[in-house]
Amino acid sequence: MPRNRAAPERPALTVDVVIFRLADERLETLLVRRGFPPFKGRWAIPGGFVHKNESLDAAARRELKEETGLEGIYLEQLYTFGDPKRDPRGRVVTVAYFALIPGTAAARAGDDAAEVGWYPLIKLPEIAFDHKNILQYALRRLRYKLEYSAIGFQLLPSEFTLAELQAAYEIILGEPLDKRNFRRRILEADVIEATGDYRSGTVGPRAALYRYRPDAVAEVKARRLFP
Amino acid sequence: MPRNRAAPERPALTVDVVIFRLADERLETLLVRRGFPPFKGRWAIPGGFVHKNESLDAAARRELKEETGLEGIYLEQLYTFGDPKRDPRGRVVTVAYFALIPGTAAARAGDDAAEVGWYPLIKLPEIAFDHKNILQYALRRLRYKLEYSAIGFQLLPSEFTLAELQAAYEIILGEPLDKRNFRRRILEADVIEATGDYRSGTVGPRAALYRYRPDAVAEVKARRLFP
DNA sequence: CTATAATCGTGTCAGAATTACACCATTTGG
DNA sequence: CCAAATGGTGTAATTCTGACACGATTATAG
Repeated sequence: MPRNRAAPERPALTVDVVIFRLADERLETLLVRRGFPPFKGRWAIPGGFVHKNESLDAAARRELKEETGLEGIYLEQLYTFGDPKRDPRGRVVTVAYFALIPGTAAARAGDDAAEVGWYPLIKLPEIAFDHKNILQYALRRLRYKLEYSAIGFQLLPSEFTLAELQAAYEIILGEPLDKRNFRRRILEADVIEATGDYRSGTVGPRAALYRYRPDAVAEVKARRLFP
Repeated sequence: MPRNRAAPERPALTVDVVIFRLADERLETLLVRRGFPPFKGRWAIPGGFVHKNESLDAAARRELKEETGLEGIYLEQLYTFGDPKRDPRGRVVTVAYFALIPGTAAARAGDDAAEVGWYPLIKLPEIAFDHKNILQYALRRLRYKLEYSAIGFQLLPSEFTLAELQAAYEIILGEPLDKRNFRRRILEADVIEATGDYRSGTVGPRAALYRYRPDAVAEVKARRLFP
């Protein structure tokens, strides 16, 4: 808290929300095409100014809803980027968040005229500002958290099969996992429970459906899921 | 990045730096006594406004130097607190950092008239603003990082004995560690190396001195030191 | 000078956790 | 009804973790 009496700089303050989803066997993120300079035509992480009397979390949640129409989504603060030169128009400090949206939630492509699109992280278009840094940072954090907490479920619909869950982990981590070991660990971690229903795949036996047990989060945080 | 054209709110932006040290077998933090309302007389985390053309990291480093006279200190961004009501005078968003200063560095008590003091985290005085939250958050992060990375060395002088290192870990984690297991793990992690010198303690055999291998940090981050 | 008390440094073993690995049963579609 | 894809299951070898004790060294007090 300031003790000096110098006039404070009052930078513009934005939140940027890195929104992840799983689609087409890839991890994708939502980007917005800029219609004005600077970086006209390049793609940016969706975000906007923090309003008066609005907390940072609330601003991020509002942005997320504006872009996707979704509420009740997993959202966490990532990092704050404040390099004086990161926006050529002047000082803009941004608090970056990342959000995970369940695969099924057909996030609509934004409710305003702006051009928006989902891009796989492995094949990003030309990115504006320092947003490539932010995306990389978000991906690192996602992978990291995936190993230690139950965050992976947030990218799946409320009911899913173990094969789907494993596929989600493999996509995000970028490496194959052993089926039997995966199942053992996930089940021993006690973070999911069978719904009792089954899903008929295209071919082969029916797969048991599971759901996430939200009350289990706290317990898991301490112990690595995938060492 | 903002797409809407609404006038941005421009909150005051500060950095607050939670500064930790080890002293008297305790983990201590540097606090500043407030001389003016609000929270006059209560203790706050040292911090101040971010200057024009100054990055957030640079601002934190500057604050750290102003308070302690120290440079080249371990410093990392912690979290950004932006609740609209966190400062009764108006909107102040603060980017919190935490710093670890080596035990020997006799941080001077600040270079201006303000009253500053080191307080053990287990016995804090009356705290201003939401700074108690920030301190708790910083402690949680410190403990967490201690288990996964080689951060603990930052609280010791450049050369130290294994007993001193173990004591540091025990103080921060708040629990005793087994001597032989501790030594095995630390040495196998390959993050420290013997200097070849020895220190004569008050009594007993001479203890080998070790130094931290800064190039080892990257390797360690992946693997838990103390599971 | 000697006795005492504190500290340094070291190894093993049991139990737990992790990894690697293969096959049969079921279901759908041709 | 046959083929092809997928679901589900167990074990053995290895590695990791945690518990545990004592002899050698040095400073200090008497």
